Order: sequence, then C-alpha cells, then structure tokens
Amino acid sequence: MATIKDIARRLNISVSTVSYALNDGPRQVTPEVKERVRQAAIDLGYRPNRVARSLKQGRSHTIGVAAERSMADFYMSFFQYNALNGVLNECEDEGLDVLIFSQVDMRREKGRLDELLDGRADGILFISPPAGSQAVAELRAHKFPHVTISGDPGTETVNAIVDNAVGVKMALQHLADLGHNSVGYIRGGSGLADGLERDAAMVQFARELNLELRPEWILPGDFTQPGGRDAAERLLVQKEWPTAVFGSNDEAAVGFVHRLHEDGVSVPVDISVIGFDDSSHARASLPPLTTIQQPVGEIARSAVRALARLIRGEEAYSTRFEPRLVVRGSTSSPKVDNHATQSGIHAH
Amino acid sequence: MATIKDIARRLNISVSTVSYALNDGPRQVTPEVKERVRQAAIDLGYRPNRVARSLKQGRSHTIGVAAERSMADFYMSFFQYNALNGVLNECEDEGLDVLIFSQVDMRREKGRLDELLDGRADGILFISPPAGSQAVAELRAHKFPHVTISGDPGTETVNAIVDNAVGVKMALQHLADLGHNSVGYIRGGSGLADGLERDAAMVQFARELNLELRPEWILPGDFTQPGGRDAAERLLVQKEWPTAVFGSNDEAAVGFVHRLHEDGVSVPVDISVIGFDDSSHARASLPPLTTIQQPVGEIARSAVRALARLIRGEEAYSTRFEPRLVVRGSTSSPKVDNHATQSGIHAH
DNA sequence: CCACGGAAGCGAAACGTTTCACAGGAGTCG
DNA sequence: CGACTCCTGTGAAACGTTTCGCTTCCGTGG
Repeated sequence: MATIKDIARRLNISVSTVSYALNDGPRQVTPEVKERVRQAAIDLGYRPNRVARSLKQGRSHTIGVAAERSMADFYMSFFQYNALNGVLNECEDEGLDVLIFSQVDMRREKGRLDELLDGRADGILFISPPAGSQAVAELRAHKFPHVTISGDPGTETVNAIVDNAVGVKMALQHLADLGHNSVGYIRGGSGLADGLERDAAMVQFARELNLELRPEWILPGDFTQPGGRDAAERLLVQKEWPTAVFGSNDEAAVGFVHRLHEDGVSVPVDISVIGFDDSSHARASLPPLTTIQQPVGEIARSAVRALARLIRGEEAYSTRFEPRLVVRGSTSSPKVDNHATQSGIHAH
Repeated sequence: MATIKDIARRLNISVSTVSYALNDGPRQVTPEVKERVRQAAIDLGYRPNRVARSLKQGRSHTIGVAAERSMADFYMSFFQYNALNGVLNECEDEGLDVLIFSQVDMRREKGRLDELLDGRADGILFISPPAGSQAVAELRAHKFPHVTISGDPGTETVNAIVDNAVGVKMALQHLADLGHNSVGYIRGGSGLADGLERDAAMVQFARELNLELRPEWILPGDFTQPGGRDAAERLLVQKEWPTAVFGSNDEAAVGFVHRLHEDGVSVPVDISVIGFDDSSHARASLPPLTTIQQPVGEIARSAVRALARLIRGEEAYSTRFEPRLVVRGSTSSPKVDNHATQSGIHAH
C-alpha cells in the first residue's frame, strides 16, 4: 500500500509538501506541484491511512454506538433497530463513522470502559441503556462526550427521548373519547426508562381520566410478543375484563392480540387494544394496531447532532419529542355492557 | 489521558519494559516489575490506545460492514437486520469489532474504496450487495479480504447464501402436496442475488411439479410490503386466479395478504399464500404465514468466520445453507373448483 | 543596492504503541 | 578463571500522518 512517503520519494519532494498538497493543507503549495502530487497519488493508488491520521490528530471522526446486548433478540428490537438506522443516516450527513460496541455490557458494575475510551471513538451514543447504567455513569464521570437515546432522564447526561407521559395520556384520552371507562395495562420492560415512565404515567392518567384500572388488570410485560401473550393468558382467566387494554409497546400489544385471537376473543369487537411505538408490526398485524407513534428516526438524529456538538466542545441539551396518535383498527367503542365478562365472550 | 510513557517515567523504567509487562509481551519481565507496572497503570487510569496499536501492528481487529443504502427502509430490512445481528454476535466471539460503512454505495461505478481500505478495517463484509457490485469487484481485484452475505454466487468472492432453489422447490412441493395445481408468484427485488435465484427457480420448479404458472400470474415485486400490495391489485383485476401464490419474501407476501383482505378475499380459504424468510412478520401477521425459513443468523456467523480466516491468510469457501419449510396458517388445500375466479369470491 | 516580507519548500518532531538489536549482569560449566 | 548462555532491561526505530520552525529565494519598496 502506497504511502505519502512513496509519493515524496518518487517526486523528489518532501513528505510535508505532499501532505500540504493532498489536504490543501495549512500551507500553500504551487498549483503545479499540487497537480504533480495529485497525479502521483493516483498512479500509485495512494489511499490515506486514517489510522495514522487519527493517531496524529487525536480524533477519529467516529462515534461508538453501544446497544443493549439484547439487541440480538429480534422481538425487542424494533426500537433499537430504527434508532440505529436514524443514527446511521445522521452520521452520514455529519461525516461520522459508526463503530458498534456490541460486547459492552452497560449494566456491568465495573464497565470495561477500555473499549469505549481507547481512542477509536470521539464520543459514545447509548441506545436504551438500562436505568442507572454504570457505563453511562462512568463516562459522565470522565467527562467523555456521550449521549443517550431513551436513557435515564434523571441524570445530567444529554438524552433524547419521547415524551412518554404525553403519549400515554393521548392513548388513554383516545380510549375515553371512544367511550371506554375501564382499561388494562401491559407493563413495559423493567429497567428501561421508557418502560418506567409509561408505567408511572399509566397509573396517573388512568385516574385523571376516570378510567378504572384494577390492580389485577396491570399485567406484567417486557416489551416482547411472548410477554404480551403471557399477559393475555393472565387476563383470560379473569372474570371481569376492562373494555380496553393499553400495551406499553406494540410488540406486547401484538402478542396480546394474537393470544386473545386464539381463544376466540376478537379485537376490537370484544376488547380494544392500543400500543406504543408504531413499529412495523403495528401496521402489519391484523387488525392493524392503533398506537402512539414516536419519531424514532428523528430522536436518533437529534442525539447524533447533540453528540457531534459535545465532541466539538459545544453545549448540548436533552430533548423530549412529541408522540402522535395513529388510529387504526384495533380500537373502537366498547360494547354496550359496561364490563366485558369472560363468560360473555369466551366459551371455554 | 495517561500513556505508557507516563508509567515508564513514574517508575523510572523504559517504555519497552512497560509494554512487555502490560502485554505479557514477547519478552519476559520479572514478576515484581510486572506487578509495579500493573499497579501504576491502575493508579494513572491508563488505557491502551488502540489507534496507536493498530498503526504499529497494521491490524485493527475490526471488520467493516457495508450494507445497502436502503437499510434505512425498514420494510426491506428484516434480512439485513438479522444478518447484522448475526454478524455482531459472531464478532463478539471472534474478538472483532464492527465498523459500519453506511455511506458506501455498492453500486457506484467508481466506488470510493478509500473508505474501505483506509486501514481501519482488516476486512469487509457485504450484506446483500447488488449483483455485479463494483465495490465488491474492486476489493476482489485488490485481493483485500472480503466476504458477501447473499451476494452474487457467480464470482470468486466467498459468499454465504441460502440455497434458494431448494427453498423454492420446498414451497412448491408443499403446495403440490396440498393439492394445488396452479400457482402465482410475486417477484423478488431485482438486482439482488436472492431475488434473481428465486425468480429463476420458480419458473423451473413450477414446470417440474406441474403447477400452472401463467405469465400474468408472475407479478412484479421488490421484497417490500407495498410491493406485495401492488401485486395483489394486479391480481384482483384478473378474471382467473391461481389457487395459491408464492411470495418471494415474507414482506411481499404479507402486503399481498393484507391487500386481499381489504377486498374480502380470505387467506387461506380463498387462496393460499406462502412466503420466504420466516421474518418476524410471518409469525406476527394474521393468519400467520407459512414460509421458507432461512437461517440468517447462521449464515451471518459463517460469513464472519470465513472473513476471519481470510484475514488470517487462510483459505475460505462459499457455503450454501439449507432452508426449512415452516407450515403455519396461510396455506391449505384449495377449494374444490379448480381455479378460483374473481367473480366467485370477490363481489365488487 | 539593501533590507524586508512573503511564498514555497524542507527537515524533524510528535502522536502512542510494538519490537528489534544490544548491553549488563548473573549463573553455569569446563 | 575464562567463556558461554540465559535473563532483564534499555534505547531506538518504526508505523503513516500532521504541523511547527527554518531556510531559501524572489520580488518590492525605500
């Protein structure tokens, strides 16, 4: 592989001149020399070595992305995947490259920060770090540029996240508008900021909007389809049902709907279901899922922009993003009888 | 940030000794010195600079992943996403890091190989490069370690890909076994190896299995749900229908099913549908889709292993992976009348 | 005609490692 | 006791850049 030295040698010229010529460097070189250098570079198939450049400049023009290890699990990852997409798109615009740290365990007490701080990345972007992530905390302590997507809002780390409270309120308002006055809930992933916020908002706004939310209708969940199925099974054995259920994300809601379907419970006729995210599954399932859309791509892009600012030494701030209600086919007005009862719709 | 030099200075010792101590280097150091170095490293918060190490060693222990620009489009990307997951998992085991080249346009005549060959990656892995990709060809010419997932099988580049012909045959055999004797087809993404191979296999095996495949039943498609919807619309206006349709991937099949559903055509009662991939949408849609599963994760892992071999200078070979039929709810025996007709099932 | 300033190029240092060639010193063996 | 080897450790070069401080040269203005 040809180096800058080879060009210099061939042209009987100093390496510094070659460097200046190739970079339109901090120094001037005569157009004629510049041209000869350019030509020689092409002739020799020269390609600048970015490793050497990084070493010298102390910057890599690369950001590290740390995503949950569970990214390996497809079910959980619509959000992460879309976030990653948004990150890639924005990085392209910002001229940054992306190094994926798949082996970083963000939870781990003594995070192996070596990986993150070894000079290959100018900053780190975390996608959905668990609340109280040690890795994030250590980076904060090191004052190393970093940013979170859907991270813990209770810290000083710059964070881009949807306004979960508003989203939950929108969902419940939609149900109330349709005439529902009772609601169940499939909980979110524990330890994730989005899950915690939605869980809290659910309790608060159900009360504010006068929607009955019995404790036994708060079903465990983990943001996955199987989790949604489990939730359905918990509900199926109950005697009295809410007329609507809010799934803390679309995956859970879809799993829930499918499991009900297997027992002959029809959505939205027998029970309304609403999700959160507007994942591709929301559109693709039958009935298509009414849901709260969050602008994942935009969130991700904004996070990258913030990180780029931090790397340049500029200020950056956390941002909340507005969700949007997307009405599809899984919600409708409740049946006339107030509470759907198991016996009424589900002959076992 | 502390360097090896700082440790040396503090201990009044040479940098080489420090290096040997920290790496259990090619040279021995007395346990006592080694221990003092270790301690000093901790005290100073030393972290090895991998950029410098890469420069010196000429290896980065990083592979570059180049994925289609269209990775930004979620619909098209189940395959890419899962492939990426597999790649990440295997890289973790191999101790490799992953640099994503999102800006590489693989089609581009004069690929900007600079990005790929600038020393940051020891090898490149392409996910679904377009057939005849210039970027791949140039890497081949440079003899730079590289591997493709679902790439063009007609080249010398090491390629990991599902056996599409076998998959298509399985799908058609399944339909034949159910009693179908006519079939339609939604074509695959043009320019992608998987699409081209499935298109070809479809024609061949439909004939071999005596399944009628009229030219007007070969519907254009592009591996996306909207493409599948378009295909459905093309079929809806036709007078005579096949009793089953094979979608070249699940996305297309799901879009197809949904569009039919909107016009009151029921799957599998009125028409059977089978897909390819076993994407998450196959499981999540209603009815759940019968499909040909390809072991994407395994394919990806094998590609990484092959690339690792090439980087080490060892031999590596292309591999075909066996698909598997997954029977779900979207296929059944055809109705008694041989050809479904539009008027029979679809009152407009 | 001389001094000065700017332009163009050169040499060398530096970034943080790894690793080679070599130097002392201790131990071993004849 | 001298020669040999083995063991630790040192200094320096090298990886491929970027960039600082110098030198040289030319044109210009006083």
